[in-house]
Order: sequence, then C-alpha cells, then structure tokens
Amino acid sequence: MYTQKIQNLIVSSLKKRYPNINIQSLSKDGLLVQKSPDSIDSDYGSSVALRLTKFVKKHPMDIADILYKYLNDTKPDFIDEIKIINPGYLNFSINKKHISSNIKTLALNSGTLDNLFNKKNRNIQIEFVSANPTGPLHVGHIRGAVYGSALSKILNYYGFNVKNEYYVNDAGNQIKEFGISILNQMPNIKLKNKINSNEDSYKGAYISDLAHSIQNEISNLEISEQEIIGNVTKIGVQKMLDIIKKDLNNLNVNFDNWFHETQLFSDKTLDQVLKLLSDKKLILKQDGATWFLSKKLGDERDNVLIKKDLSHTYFFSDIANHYNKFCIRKFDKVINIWGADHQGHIKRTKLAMESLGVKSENLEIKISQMVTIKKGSEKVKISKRSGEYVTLSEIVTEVGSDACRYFFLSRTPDSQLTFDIELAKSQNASNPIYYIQYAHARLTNLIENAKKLNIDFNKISEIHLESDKEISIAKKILEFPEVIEQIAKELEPHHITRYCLELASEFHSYYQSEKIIDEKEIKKTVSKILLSKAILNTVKKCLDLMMISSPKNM
RNA sequence: GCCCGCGUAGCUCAGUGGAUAGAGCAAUGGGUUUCUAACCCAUGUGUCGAAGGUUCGAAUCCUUCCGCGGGUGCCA
Repeated sequence: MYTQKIQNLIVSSLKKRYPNINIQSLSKDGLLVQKSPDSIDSDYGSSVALRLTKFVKKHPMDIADILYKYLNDTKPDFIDEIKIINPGYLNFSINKKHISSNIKTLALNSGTLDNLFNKKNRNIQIEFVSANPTGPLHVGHIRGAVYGSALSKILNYYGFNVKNEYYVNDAGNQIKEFGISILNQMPNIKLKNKINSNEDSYKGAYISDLAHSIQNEISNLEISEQEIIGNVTKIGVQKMLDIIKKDLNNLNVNFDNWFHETQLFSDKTLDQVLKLLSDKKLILKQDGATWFLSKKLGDERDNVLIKKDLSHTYFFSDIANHYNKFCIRKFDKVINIWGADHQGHIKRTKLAMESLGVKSENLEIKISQMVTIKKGSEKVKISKRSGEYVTLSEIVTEVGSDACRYFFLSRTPDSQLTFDIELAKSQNASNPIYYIQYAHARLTNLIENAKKLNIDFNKISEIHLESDKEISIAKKILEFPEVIEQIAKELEPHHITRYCLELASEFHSYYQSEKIIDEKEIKKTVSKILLSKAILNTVKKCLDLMMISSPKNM
C-alpha cells in the first residue's frame, strides 16, 4: 500500500520543482518507487534523481538533495525518515506506529480485506479451456483451467465484473468425425452405406463407452441415416461436456456460461459478420472459397472463411464469436486464454475485430505455453485422436486439486513447463502448498487457543509491534494490495503463489522464535495475537483467490 | 525460411531498466520436557545461452548468433 503513496509524494514534488518533465519519460510504466532490497536499511527507494540526470544536467546526488527538501517539507506521518544514498537514491522508512495501526484494522475488521478495491464498473469476460468436446480434458488443459479461473477470481476481487466462459466448438469437421467414430462402435446400428473410418477418427476407450451408453437412446427405425448421425453426435457431445464439466469441477473450476458455436449459425451471427466485413471490402470470393482479406490489414496472408465445400472455417466462427461478445453482449473487455498451438491466430483475430470496430486493447489474448509430460525419464505424447494421453482427471485424482492448482499457478504462463507425473505423485508432500496450508492451520489453532484468555479486543487502543520479525511480517502483509494490483494489471496470477509462500515462511519463522500466547505478558500477547490474526486473514484471502482449500487442522 | 515464446544455482522455477540476482526441491549439520516438527536454524553453489551495442546503471532494452518448443492448412 505504501508504494503508491510514496509515488504520489514524489510525483507532486516533481511537479513543483520540475513542472516541465513528463513522468512517463522517466519510466515506462510511470512508476518511480520500488521496495528496497533486503540489504538496504530502509523500506522503499526511488531512483528518480538518477533518472532525472537525462533532463537535468546535474549530479544525481545534487538532484536528490533538491527533491529531498521538497519531500521532507511535506513529509506525511506514515514516513519516519527520508535518506539520500549514493549514487542518488531517495530512501524512505515507514513509521512503525502507522504499520501497527494498519495491522490492527486488518485483524479486527474482518471486512477490510473484502473492501480493499473499488468497484470498477467494467464488464470483463474471460474465455478459457474451450477444448473441443471430442474427448476428455488432458493434463495440458489443467494449465489453462487453473490460470483462467484464478485470474478471473482475482480480477473480480480487484473490482471488475467478471464472467467465465467456455466456448464449445460443437460444429465443424472434428465434431463430425467424433460422431462417426462413436457410430462405428455401435454394432446394433446398421447404416446402408458403411461409413469409412479414416486415420482421423477418434479412438480411445471413452469412444466405445460413449457408443455403449448412447446405443440405447437411439432408435434405428423410422428415422433417416442423417438423423441418426445427427442424434448420435449431439448426444455424444452432450455426454462429453458432462464429463468435462465434472472434471473441471474437481479442479474447482466453474464457468458462468457455456457458449455453443452452433448458436452462431442459428442466430445468423455468421451472416451478419460476413456482411459487415463485405461492406468494408474485406471479403473476396476466389477459387470457390470466401476469403477474408487480412493481408490488406497487415497480416502475412489472407484467410479462408468459407471453404469450397461451403463449410465454415474455425476462424470464421471465431470472428463471429468475438463479434457476439463485444457487439451483442457488450463486454467492455475480453480476455482469451489460448494454448500455444493457437498463437498463430492472434494477429488475424485481432485484425478482424479491429475492422469490426473493436479497440485492440480491449481484446487481450494470453497464451499459456505447452506442457510437456514426463513419466520419469519417458516422454509422454499427447494425442487426443489416438486416445493415448494422460487425462486431467487422472492427475487431479493422483495429485489432488490443491497441489495441482498451486503447481500450475506458480509458473508464468509464458514459459513452457515440464510436468513429471511420477514426481508430482511422489513429491506431493513437499509441494509448497502444504507449507502454506500448514501455516493456515497453525494460525487458526493459535487464534483458537488465544480465546481462553478472554481478551476483549474492542478495548484495545493500539498495538505494539516490536521485534524485527514482527515489523517485517507486518510490512509483508501490507504489500498484499500491491500484489493484487500487479496481477490485475499484468494478468499474471502467478505472483500470488510466491507472495503467499513468503508470508507463510515469515510466519513459521516467527512462530518458532517467539512464544505468542503468554499469560504473564498479556499486553504483548494481545499485539502478537492481532498480528497473527492479520496474517491469518491475509493467508486465507490468498488461498481463496487461488481457489485452494484452507484447512483448519493438518 | 518467416512469426511467437523460452534459455537464470545440481533439479523445478521467480525476478523484465536500479542498489550485493532470489525461492522451493535436493545435499550436509543442528534444534522441541514450551501455542501443531507437514516446522525452525545454519552451511554452499551462478560465464543470468554467446558476442556486440544503447545507458550514469542491463538477467531485463536493441542487433547478430546458438539451443529448445510451438506456429506457419480451404484442420481445429
């Protein structure tokens, strides 16, 4: 919470002394304050004087000296001391009483953490997972599922109005192939023209399971072959989606809406989009196909929307899907989380949306990189069609939702990761999540034990944090809003895993080094319990945001 | 070939202009008649893939190169 406050101080003194200097030109994101490294004897530092040397032809120490006078004159009470350090840093120490009083509020007013951020009055949709309903989710989908659900939760906490969506590709070739694959495993259904199952057909045990369970729901008589194929496919997709939903549920992932691609056909969104693009002279019929002229807009090549056989490409549906999000359902912002195999689609999708009048910055497409699977030293290939792959539910059952979520959440989505199944199974006791949960359980117990002292916390006027460890934990707790803010801005929730681990670590160390409940030292005990409560509330909030359970006993 | 991402400790990874580059795991040694030992304390390791450049300052930005993965379909 202090970073922003100090930032404001610096900005206002800059405006007074150097009114002509643009803050943005001093730092990319405009931020001029950062936490001091551990080795430095202060809490926050600013390199603003060093940065100013570009514009003010003076020694940075002299500039720091000038700014110091401005800052010191208006020094608010949360700052104890401002120091100038070589080669020109301005360093700030935070007042301990101010920290203590914040901790007290956090400990006693349970709503404090729930009301840290203002409502933003902005509707955001996050679309993630969106795997084709032609097979169960595999281990790679865990990443997108965890990333999307945690990000959604955090953005919502930050004050946005967020909706989660799963886009169901229930049209097109893959679905057709899926339906036929099921039909081919239904010996009771005899079709006049035997359908040739080709290399692209789906295999795997789940196909025959589906065939078996659908068999009874299909009547072979009275209806045409086309209808049989249609019905089997439809039921197959529905059953597959039920399985997918259940699997995601076990990972604590839920969606507000399941949007079906077929809706874009039935409500004529596709036609509408085609007309709009056509009006902009971005459509061309050539070689029997209908093209979107994306090259005109800066793409490497044009792209087909309607194929020679009159079927639609995925890209066409995708434009319509996004048109629906922005122009029909009126979301202010849409965040898509796509697998790395879709990164080639980003540019053309954005170009298409821009040509339909959507501002580029309102469509955020985040890529979650590949997960490669290892079983010990053996590499595992993922192939949905061959049916040879490790499923999401297999991993979640083996490793547990909590450990799974923490593991996948703790990496940035930008970098590929290797998931060793053997290691995940064997290592789950050393997964840092248990360390954090243990801190939560210890804290809960501690607070429970403290009730025996019958302290009336309403009568406490102020608390006194004394030891270095106490102050350090308190500062850590007060960093929480900044962590959330960073995640909301960068859309990268992995920062919370580290933060929470660090907080838990400081607590474990504190717990070991000092006795917290001491009946002979009630005054000190009160402060320590309040600090513990503040830690507990913060750890609990982190776990909730990660959608990981908070056990009271371990 | 071109486009996107990645390359940081033995392993898995944070850090993306700022101060002496950090965690977890693994390793070694110690710790509780005391609020939960799934804990704590101590000990080490780095050509930040390579080279050049920009800068007061580079793991971070730029250029080139090397390595790994993905994309480059009238597939999804």
